[in-house]
Amino acid sequence: MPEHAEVKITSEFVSKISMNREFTHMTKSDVSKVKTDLNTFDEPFIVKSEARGKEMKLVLESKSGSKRELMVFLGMSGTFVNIRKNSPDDVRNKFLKHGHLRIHDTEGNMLVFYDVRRFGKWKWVENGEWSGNRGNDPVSEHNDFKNEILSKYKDHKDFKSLVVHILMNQRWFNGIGNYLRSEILYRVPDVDPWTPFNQLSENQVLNIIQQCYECPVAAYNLQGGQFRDWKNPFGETKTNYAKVNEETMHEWRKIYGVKTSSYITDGTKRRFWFDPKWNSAVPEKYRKGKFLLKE
DNA sequence: TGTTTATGCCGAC
DNA sequence: TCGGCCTAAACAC
Repeated sequence: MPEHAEVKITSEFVSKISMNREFTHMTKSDVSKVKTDLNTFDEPFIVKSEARGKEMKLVLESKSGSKRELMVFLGMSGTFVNIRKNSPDDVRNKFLKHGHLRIHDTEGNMLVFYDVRRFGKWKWVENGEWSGNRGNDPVSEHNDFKNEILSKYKDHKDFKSLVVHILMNQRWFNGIGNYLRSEILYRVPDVDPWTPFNQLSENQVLNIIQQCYECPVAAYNLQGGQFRDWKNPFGETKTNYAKVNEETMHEWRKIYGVKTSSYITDGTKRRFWFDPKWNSAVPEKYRKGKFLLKE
């Protein structure tokens, strides 16, 4: 999915595009299997958004001050688009084909959750609540993120996992996904990715924690990953997000999907890209599936 | 034309 | 640990 940077960008897009608008109700596409009841308020409401790790939510507030929060998981391809009342039919149909959750405003425009692969989901949560099985945000809650890992990595059983695996565990690394994992580890050059995390020195752990901050921030500043499945929020409304400096992002991305990188298929069937200097460290069990060790 | 691949996550063995 | 959920772009032939 969209990882930390892309979720934050999407969430900020929703807040920005919703400013000075009032919404009346929500509907969903016929094809969506999400069963969440979409009743909101019997009066207009405003929409803002918040993000934490790979989760984002819509915060709805009615005119008389009632609040409800809808958590949105972007899945692999989810983003938001804005469809104007007067959009040409071809544009409108294109966005509605994969526009599965639609929030209608008083002017006939729609804020739409656009998700081609439909792995995305939404559900109501208690106000202020985030998923309990997910950790702190490595950027916006950096101190909590850092302190929790530092104080637990020597004893908690989860950290018996290899470095390359635990970075994908959202309980500890909320917001880190497949491309950030590769970019983070590349930037901590003395850590063998196949070391059990609890065997790292404290200094190595601190360096990983620091990169869990630096990499999402850098990606955010470059306006997100822009890989195949996910694009920045778009639609007909002109926003700053529509312009992307792909060249700069490409320069920043040193290892993920880069031709000179080695890769193996990890235990969760995801491709892990890494510096060829670690070729000899790859355990035998990962030399059986699809892999490529560059020189 | 057919096959592989993708930023995620869940649940069944 | 593994398959399943989905679509469409990119690749292989």
